[in-house]
Amino acid sequence: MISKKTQYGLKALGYLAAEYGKGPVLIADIAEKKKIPIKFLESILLLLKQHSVLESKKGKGGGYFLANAPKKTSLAAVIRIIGGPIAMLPCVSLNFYTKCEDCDEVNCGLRRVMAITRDATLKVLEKKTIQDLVDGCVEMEIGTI
Amino acid sequence: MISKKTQYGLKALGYLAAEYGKGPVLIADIAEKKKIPIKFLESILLLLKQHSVLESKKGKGGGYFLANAPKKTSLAAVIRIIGGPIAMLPCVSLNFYTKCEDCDEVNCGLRRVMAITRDATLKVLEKKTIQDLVDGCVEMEIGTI
DNA sequence: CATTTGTCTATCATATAAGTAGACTTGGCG
DNA sequence: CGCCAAGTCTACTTATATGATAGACAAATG
Repeated sequence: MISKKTQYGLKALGYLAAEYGKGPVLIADIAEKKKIPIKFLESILLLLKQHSVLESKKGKGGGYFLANAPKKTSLAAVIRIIGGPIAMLPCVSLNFYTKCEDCDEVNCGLRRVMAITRDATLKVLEKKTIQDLVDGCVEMEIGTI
Repeated sequence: MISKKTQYGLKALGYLAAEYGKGPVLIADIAEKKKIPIKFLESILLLLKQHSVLESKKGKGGGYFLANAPKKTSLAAVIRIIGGPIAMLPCVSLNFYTKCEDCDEVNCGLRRVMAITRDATLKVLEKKTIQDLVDGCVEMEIGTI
C-alpha cells in the first residue's frame, strides 16, 4: 500500500499533466479538483519541486507546473521521491538498500523471491509515466506516425 | 514495503518448509534459527494456524508444522493473511477492496495504472510458494520425471 | 506598496507497528 | 494422578509513521 501522501502526489501530477503547457496551476485549484487537503498538498508539491519534477512561479499568476513533458517522468521516480522504496524489503531495494541483519543475503530464499517481485513491479512503474495518470479516456500512443 | 511481521512470518514458513515431513518444530527453534523475537513469532504462527496455513501440536513433542505441502501455499496468500492487501491502493485490491471516495473509479488514471501494477506483482506472488522460501541452493523443479 | 502566491517551520492527533509480560490451557508421560 | 513441556490468549507498552493544520515568511507582479 502506498501512503495517502504518495497517492495525493500522483493525483496532483495527473492533473498537472492534463494542464501541461497551459501555464502555472494554483495549488488551491489542484486541491479542489482532486479533493486533497490544501496544506498537505503544499508540502507534497514542494517536495516534488525540490526533486525537479515540478517547477513553480511565485506571486500573482503563479502556481505549479511540470518541469518536463508528462512522458518524461516515470511513476517509479515519483513514488521513490514521496513514498520511498518500491521493493518489499530493504535488502532488495535498488535505491534505498540497507543490509539485512540476521540473514545471509546470498542464500536467503525470501530475498530471492522478493527480488523477482520487485523486478516485475518495476517493469510496470518504470515504464508508466505521469502521462498515464491523466483521467478520462485512455491516452493513445501516437508515436511518430 | 512489507512489515517486519510479514517478513518474520515468511521466514518462519521458509524454515518450516525445509523441515517439512519431519514432525512438529518448536517455536523457540524457529525463533532462534531465524532470529525472530519469540513472543512476536508466537502470535504470527498462531495467526497462520487460524488461517489453516499451519497446524500445531501441544504438549511434549509438540510444535508447529505446515498444514500442506510447501508448494500448496502461495506467497500471496501468506502476505494477505499477515500483512493485508498486496495492491498499492484499496480501490484496486482484489481481496481488500474499499471504494475510492473522491474519485470516479472508471475514469481514474491512477487506478488504471495501479491495477496493471497489481497484476504484475500478483503474477509472481501467486505463483511462488513457501517452497521457494527455503534458504540455500535454489530448489529444482523435479516435476514428474 | 499591497496583494497574491509559494515557502518554510512547528505542532498535533491518531494509527500502526513492534515488542514484552504473564496467566492459561492442553496434552504427553511417568 | 500430577508434573512438565509445549502452544494459546489477553493485555500492555513503546516507538514510529501518517495525516493534517496553523501561522509566519518571502518573493513576484502590477
